[in-house]
Amino acid sequence: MPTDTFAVLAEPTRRLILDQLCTSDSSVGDLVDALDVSQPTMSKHLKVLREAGFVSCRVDAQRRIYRVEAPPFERLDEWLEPYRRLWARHLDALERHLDRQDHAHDDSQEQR
Amino acid sequence: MPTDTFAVLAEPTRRLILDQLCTSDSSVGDLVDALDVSQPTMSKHLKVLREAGFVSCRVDAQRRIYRVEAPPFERLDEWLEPYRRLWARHLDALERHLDRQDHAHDDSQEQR
DNA sequence: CAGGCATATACGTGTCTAGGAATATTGACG
DNA sequence: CGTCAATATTCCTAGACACGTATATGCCTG
Repeated sequence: MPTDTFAVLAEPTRRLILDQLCTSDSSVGDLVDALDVSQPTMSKHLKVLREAGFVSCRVDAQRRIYRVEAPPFERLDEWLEPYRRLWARHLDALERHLDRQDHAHDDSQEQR
Repeated sequence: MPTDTFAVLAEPTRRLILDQLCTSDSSVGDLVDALDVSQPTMSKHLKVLREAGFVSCRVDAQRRIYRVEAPPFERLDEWLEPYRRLWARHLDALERHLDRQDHAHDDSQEQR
């Protein structure tokens, strides 16, 4: 995982850009219109996203059509992996909690 | 998803802290020893992580034992969801690529 | 090839933040 | 209550970065 993957995503505008591109490939102008961002700012964000591999672009006459790319997201997914055991812990705790409630319920309804 | 979740993770040291806490709950001093970070810096990072919900701490005499918490990671996992269709696209493209290779192979071996 | 559109880059500026040094807080314990 | 240990907080500074304005590049069309 490149160290700056998260730094790239830390920018709210860049997340909006990715969100938008997730819907459909777009030119720079499209993105400028869709999100309320100046054109130079947009180009700069796109450059950052491009260099981090989040997007690629193809040339269409004077326009550049940007498109979101999978690999950085896959790396993020992998990074998340060791933390998924926390889910399990979470669920275990929930289960134990519900168990306790069940037992309490037993106590109130049945003799032991 | 709080807007600063990614900003919190953008700091390499904080990711190391989470990595360490993923292994075992630790006191501030343990973390200072494990990662090579000054105590004040460690406390500051832990505060950021705490306020973002990534860790919690319990008091043990003069020490605070920190522990990693699931919810922010779960939110991250959910955020990733819309991008998972990119995996599929990826695999589709790979399939088509292999298909083309197969067809090329067919061409060279069979008459159509 | 001139002029215009789409995009990229350069530069200056204000803001945010990580880290170091010093200090404050809190709890344990004689 | 004084002292020590563990942690938190404050203040300061240096670096990074997002944005706006201005300008450059590249490509199309008459």
